[in-house]
Amino acid sequence: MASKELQVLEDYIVQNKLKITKQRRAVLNAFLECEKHVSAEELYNQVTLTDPKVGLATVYRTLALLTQSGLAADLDFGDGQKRYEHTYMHSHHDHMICTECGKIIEFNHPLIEKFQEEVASRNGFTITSHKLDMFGLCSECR
Amino acid sequence: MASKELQVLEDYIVQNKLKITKQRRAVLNAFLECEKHVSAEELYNQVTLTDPKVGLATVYRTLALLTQSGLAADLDFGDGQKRYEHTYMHSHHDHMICTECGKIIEFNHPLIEKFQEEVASRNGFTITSHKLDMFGLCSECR
DNA sequence: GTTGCTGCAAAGTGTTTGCACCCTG
DNA sequence: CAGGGTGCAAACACTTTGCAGCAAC
Repeated sequence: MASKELQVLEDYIVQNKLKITKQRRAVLNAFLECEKHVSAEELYNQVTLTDPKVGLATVYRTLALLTQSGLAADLDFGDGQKRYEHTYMHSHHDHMICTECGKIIEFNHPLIEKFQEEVASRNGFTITSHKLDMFGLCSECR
Repeated sequence: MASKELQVLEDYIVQNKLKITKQRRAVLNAFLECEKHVSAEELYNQVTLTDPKVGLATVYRTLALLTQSGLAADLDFGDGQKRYEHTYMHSHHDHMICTECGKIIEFNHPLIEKFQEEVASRNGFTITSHKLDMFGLCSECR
């Protein structure tokens, strides 16, 4: 089955005169199967389950491609490695990160967004992206 | 002159049976003179202007000390290196980061904080810290 | 067949650590 | 004078890059 995401990636690839390869498909598929916030290493482990010969460098290179084509976005929760999340057909959200168990709760609050815009325009600032991370303890770790 | 910050650092050092050294004083002083969001490297360059023999490792180690004693906090603007900001006698604030010129505007919006608390408690989440970074263009770069 | 892609290993980047010597308390 | 602190260099963790062969168009 050709997912919508594969379509997006191939469109991007064709438009930029790049090439569609099975490694790129494999990384994309693994990414789509992965849970929300994967690191490059985790994705690499996932990919090599089905395609053992794919290299870590290719995973990094393909993640860059996914980011450029709008399918993924990189996050930094301050643990020393970038994490990637799905962005295609996913609306913006922020994160609560449990510092005990690592659980991540996603949320979105329209009023927070609204006040962000307000404070930005008051400073003549044009927002292109933002991120709000709240660190603490989830209900189970409290 | 013995700044309040020096007092805080020395208190922390004494309480933890550590030792006050001229390197630690030098790093603290350089940190206090620095603008808001310094990287370890920048601070190292600053320190070595007056104390050429201080090593980069000592700067890192002292920054850890400053963080533990509550004088500094580390930030991550996603540029691949940690930055440190003053926290002593500074209230919490968030950041607008101009992706063009690197300018950082600090702000605080009580209502944003309030809604953060609200959304957290609704999820049974206890916030210990949070950060909100907005990326975009400042008034001069627009 | 041209040009981009891959895997590998090597190089980079920012940060941490091991160690012998030094200095504070 | 004991035990932590320092500078140096090596080690680290994660990511990027150079290159020769390979595959897509």
